[in-house]
Amino acid sequence: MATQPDTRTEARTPLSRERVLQAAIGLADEGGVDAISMRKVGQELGVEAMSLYNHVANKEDLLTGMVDAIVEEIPPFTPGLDWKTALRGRALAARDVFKRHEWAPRVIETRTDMTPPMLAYMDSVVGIFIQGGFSMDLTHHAMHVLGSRAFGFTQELFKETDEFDENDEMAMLLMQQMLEPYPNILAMAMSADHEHERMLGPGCDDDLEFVFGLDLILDGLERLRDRETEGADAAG
Amino acid sequence: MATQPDTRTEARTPLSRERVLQAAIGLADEGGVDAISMRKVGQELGVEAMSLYNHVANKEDLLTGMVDAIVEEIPPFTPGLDWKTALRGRALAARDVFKRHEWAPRVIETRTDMTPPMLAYMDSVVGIFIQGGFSMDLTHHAMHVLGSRAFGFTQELFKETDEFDENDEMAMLLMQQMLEPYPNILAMAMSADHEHERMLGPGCDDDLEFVFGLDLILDGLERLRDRETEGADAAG
DNA sequence: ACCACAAGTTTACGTCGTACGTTTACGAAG
DNA sequence: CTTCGTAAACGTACGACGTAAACTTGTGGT
Repeated sequence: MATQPDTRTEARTPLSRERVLQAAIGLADEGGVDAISMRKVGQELGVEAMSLYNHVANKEDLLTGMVDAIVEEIPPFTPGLDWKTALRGRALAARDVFKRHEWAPRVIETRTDMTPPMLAYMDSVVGIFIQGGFSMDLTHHAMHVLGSRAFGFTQELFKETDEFDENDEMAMLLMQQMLEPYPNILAMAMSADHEHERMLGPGCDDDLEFVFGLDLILDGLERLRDRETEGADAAG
Repeated sequence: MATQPDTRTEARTPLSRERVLQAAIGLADEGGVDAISMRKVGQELGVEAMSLYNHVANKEDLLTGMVDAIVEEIPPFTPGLDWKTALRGRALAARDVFKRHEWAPRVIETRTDMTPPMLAYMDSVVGIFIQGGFSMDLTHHAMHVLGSRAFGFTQELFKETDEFDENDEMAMLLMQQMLEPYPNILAMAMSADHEHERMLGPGCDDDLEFVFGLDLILDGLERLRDRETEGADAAG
């Protein structure tokens, strides 16, 4: 069969790094990180796997490009607020983005080098501290304590642990039995927090824990900053 | 060639789950997480890959078994101390273990379910809070803020970022150039913390940041606990 | 009309996890 | 001593993966 004009013209939506990245992100969004393989991404674009290598150096580069694209989704920093609400806003904005791409945290953690979009975002966060009167030293520590929280996520060690249906008596019993050797965890698991459950629907627990931790850390940092400036000679 | 007595008797150090796990851990300790493949572990034991399946269900099970073995290395909890030093001690003991197995954090983060050793360790940590007068609710939050810190590690977003040789002028210049578009990060990077460098050798920075964060969080939690008990009616 | 070049394809290699069938070694029963 | 059941290790095989290298094809410049 000869190549027909139809085939020739309709197949021409030329590949591009952008298109490759977006296809991969789409795949990951629905299928998780394991859904990304060169062959699958190619398939998604109606193209053989090897063609992708015209636009990404290798799979690592693909992954890095993906998180870069995500980070660039974070809305730009709007100055003028006091440091604490600025930082809080920035973290929550980032969180919003990362919630749309649940695979991203796990991928970020495997990157080894900083990329310009990452650096740009971090620079804006560091800037908030400095602007807020924090010393360089304390700012440095602050970035470390915040860790991934500055990017809006925390890696939950075990996702399923504290999710259970309180109305399913069978499940409750099973859980109680399973946790019997661990009395403290059992006690904690049994005391659902009905106060907060009321104001946040199910599945929003993550958000609550996130801001709880974020505020705890920000308050602690604020106190350290104030202590630092009040006795300006004592170091360490 | 007939099977000779030599071959028969000398080849008999029978496999076992323990031996498989230890071999895999050994491999991971020196070669990182990518060094673990069924074939390589088999090779390490002088055995074909498939033989391992007599002792582990699959690779996931192998990985889970490996982190279980690590967690069981954490020394048991010794009661009798006040909650804060108890918790601090527990986290640092865990940290000690995980520093001997740098691959472990990354593997833990990919586990989906709790295992008995994990639960046992967590139970001991939860117990410290409860014993220390924390409410169930606050204990629950506390476990979330601590996150992986309760296990003695934090996932550094980018390992290399703030490591550079201050005496290598060439490297310094290059870094300055690279960070030029990010003035805040540059400023932070340039202000090495000579106070602390003095009392902790190079490479110990991680430890310093870890305890800084840990203490910040513990202090914050303590304040919340005291506020909770002082006005015992106000919730939320 | 030609040709260089970019973009996509094809083929191929080595590695991975693991399903499945076979062989071997050993302890107990005859 | 033979026989045989059983568990453990072996060997082969399959499909999926990342990617190197060679090949084809459609397009724009001369």
